[in-house]
Amino acid sequence: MSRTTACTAQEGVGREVCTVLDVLGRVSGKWSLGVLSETLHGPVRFSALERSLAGISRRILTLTLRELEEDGLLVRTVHPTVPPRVEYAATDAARELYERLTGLADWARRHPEAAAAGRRPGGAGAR
Amino acid sequence: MSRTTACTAQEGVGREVCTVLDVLGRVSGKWSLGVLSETLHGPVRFSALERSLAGISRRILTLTLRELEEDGLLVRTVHPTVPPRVEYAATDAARELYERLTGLADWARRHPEAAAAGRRPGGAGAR
DNA sequence: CAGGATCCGCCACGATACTG
DNA sequence: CAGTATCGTGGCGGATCCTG
Repeated sequence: MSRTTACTAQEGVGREVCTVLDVLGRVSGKWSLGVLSETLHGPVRFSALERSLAGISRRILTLTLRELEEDGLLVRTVHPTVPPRVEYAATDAARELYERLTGLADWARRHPEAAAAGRRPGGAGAR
Repeated sequence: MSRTTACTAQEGVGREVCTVLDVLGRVSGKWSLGVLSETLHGPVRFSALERSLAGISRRILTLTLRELEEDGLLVRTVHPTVPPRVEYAATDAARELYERLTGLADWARRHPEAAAAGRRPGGAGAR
């Protein structure tokens, strides 16, 4: 895993875009945000995450956790018991990042026009 | 193109995560942010974008522009002259979104530990 | 000049099986 | 329980050629 890290392309545009791209890369995994939201308020066990994030595979969950840990967004704690017990908790940095990300939801609420755009008639509303 | 739109997975997690995911999907294209940053301050021609975003292919630039337009982030203006002249400009919604996104850069500055994490010794700085 | 049409490679994600 | 190992796949991005 471990995204390309550091603006692999886009040398033409401003440095700020590059930084934003880098940050987005850290949470761009399909399940990264879900994992973060589940670990915001205290340690959560691997199996608990697997249950909350219905549909995720063990492999992807592991990779996602490793990436977030490597990025300093999660702390991994191993309790040397048997059976093993491993817990994951979001860091302060992760919580701040998460807050800013949810700010994007505010944007969506303030811009229904944009939010409604691009909806496929077949699969939008329900589900 | 046109991302899956509307949380295709992640029914388990909160609705807010879903909304954020949707918003991120709108700018997740490899060049979407670059295009936005170039069009923030007034109309820009297709060829101008192609020059600014060094390395982008015509096809991808077109697709990116179409997607952003469909999402209400860009306005496309065709001047019926010959040769044709097409200009793209960010909408107000896009500018607000862009501002919130650059807020993520602030986060990176406030968290050097996280920002520095995951750097591959071989391929970071230079290039 | 601003694209559309085609073909292709890569990589994130996924399914499944095995293990300390 | 909490992972690793292996294999397979869809879809985004890119290269290249053609056109109103």
